[in-house]
Amino acid sequence: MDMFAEVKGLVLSAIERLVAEGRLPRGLDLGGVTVEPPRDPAHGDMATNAAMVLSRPARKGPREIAEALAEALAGAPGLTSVEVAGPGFLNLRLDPARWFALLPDILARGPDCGRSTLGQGRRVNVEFVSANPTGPLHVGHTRGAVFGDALAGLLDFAGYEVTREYYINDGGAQVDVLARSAFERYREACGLEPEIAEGLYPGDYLIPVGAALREKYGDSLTDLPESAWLGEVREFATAAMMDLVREDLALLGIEMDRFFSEKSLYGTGQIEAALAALEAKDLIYEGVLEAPRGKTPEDWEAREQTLFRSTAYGDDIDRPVKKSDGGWTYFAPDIAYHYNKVERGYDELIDVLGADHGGYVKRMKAAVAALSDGRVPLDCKLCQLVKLTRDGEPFKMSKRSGNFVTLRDVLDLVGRDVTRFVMLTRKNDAPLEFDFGKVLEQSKENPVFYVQYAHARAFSVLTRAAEAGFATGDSDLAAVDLSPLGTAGELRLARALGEWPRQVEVAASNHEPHRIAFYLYELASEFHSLQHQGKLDPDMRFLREDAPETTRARLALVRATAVVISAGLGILGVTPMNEMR
RNA sequence: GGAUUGGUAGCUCAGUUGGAUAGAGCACUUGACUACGAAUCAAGGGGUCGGGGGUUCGAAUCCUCCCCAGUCCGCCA
Repeated sequence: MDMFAEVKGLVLSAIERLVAEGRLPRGLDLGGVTVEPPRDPAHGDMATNAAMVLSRPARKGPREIAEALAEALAGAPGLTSVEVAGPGFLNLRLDPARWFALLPDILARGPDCGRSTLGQGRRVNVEFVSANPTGPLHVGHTRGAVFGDALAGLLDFAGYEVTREYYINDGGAQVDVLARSAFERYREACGLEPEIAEGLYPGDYLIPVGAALREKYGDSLTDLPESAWLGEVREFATAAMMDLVREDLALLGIEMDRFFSEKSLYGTGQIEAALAALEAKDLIYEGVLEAPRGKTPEDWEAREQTLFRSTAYGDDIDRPVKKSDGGWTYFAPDIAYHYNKVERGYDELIDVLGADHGGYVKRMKAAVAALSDGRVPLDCKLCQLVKLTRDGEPFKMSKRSGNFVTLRDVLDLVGRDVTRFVMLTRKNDAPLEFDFGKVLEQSKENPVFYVQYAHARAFSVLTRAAEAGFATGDSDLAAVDLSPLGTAGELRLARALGEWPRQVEVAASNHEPHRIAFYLYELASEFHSLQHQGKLDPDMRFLREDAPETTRARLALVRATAVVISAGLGILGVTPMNEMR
């Protein structure tokens, strides 16, 4: 039950009445009409911009329309006051009972409260992580992983049908490097001296791969030329790395619905088919690119290449799909992969990428637009860098990998829930500072703690209530008489709860899971505030033995708060805590 | 040189797709507990929303030009 949607319905029908009475022209576009909480709570529960939006098309002054609307809305169920304000806002006040009436619904729906039908079952593919299968995941991947998984969870919650997908880059030169690196570890396992040349992967994580290779092949590969073992070792090592990646993801609580292999696109005609589809639209041609201005590579020479006409879709230059040796550039299989996703019938595609892929967005959007005839939108979410610090000082650690901080390092230090929540307390396109000291701090400054603490406090209240003999089951509380509720603090908290469905929809439609984290912080703040009032005034305490009706009503409010916090954390993939330690 | 993401209080950051007097935490100044955990709450000071121009009833938000920072820039993916 979304109170804002409900009141918006009242506003729209009031507008229709004015149209029917001839006081507003027909055929108005009502798309811009919003009903939102006003910035300043003193302005009331909700405000609508309807009069201002309609002013121009209706050719009437906004105040004039507002007056008429106020008249039409007067006496609508649940509205206690309608006032014209400022340039033409309508400030609306609701009967407080309307806000409290949301509680039984929240309690009845439990973890599903706030679920939306916004997506209407549209199919969305969220591709994220997609790290090269050449080693364990590091911090940068971790942010993308958490973001992608939370976004997927959010979209699912908002009524989309979501696929979580990982694109395995197992078709390029980097997996050959992996194979050579693993081969040195294999030689090491055979008692030979490994030669980890410049450019190979030096990390310890390949040592067990080398040992496993020896177990499988004995010493038989040591004297063979590279051409004899490269393919098999590559396959073996890639599989081992993907096992590692899956384990890392599992530690974060992430389960992919599908792993898609780049290699599977080669030799199966899929790349050719994708490019043929583009060629049929006259978007592929042989041409010569100009050297980039201002920064011409020294070995630059103009050459004819096979190019994709991405400029037709807003890119700055056309992009090569073939290398000079005739092989595909990485862009070609990427086109084929996205073609595959389009062909699988998704209504929307989302790519979660690292900031270093920023330059790649336009051409990929161009390709998807071309391949789907503009039917399938592609949203590329770039996750900026994570800056690791400890108590403000730069943090460096490299026990497993050789030169980077791994996902496991982070999880070992702070745990899954903290990692996930903190990574979501910043919007994806802003850099994130991750301070190992601060994220574990038990204080208000740390949003993870603050939100978890609110949940734990609510849980504690309910536990004590149960000990005192109150029925605290959700169905018991859903049936409670809520009329004792009505203090300013209770109303504020109930309003905050009433905003939950709206927050879900705004976050989902913007692909911004961080909004959920910020909302939870605000909700927690209202709850902490209310709880504290009980310290100052015994009458305000949740548990009042002298007033069981009031207590029961307040318990419903407390429980509803815990339910919403829990639902929100669920979207973010964070486990709510019942007690802090 | 170009692309891209940022620039909001001393610091770290939000800002409901263009709304009213721009918000929160930290820090600073005050005040409130002998436990429904004060691990918290309440109050106060603090701003040219990087800068200039434009669009309109109205701009932190949209357009344009500058300044600063991160990321990237044909045969790596």
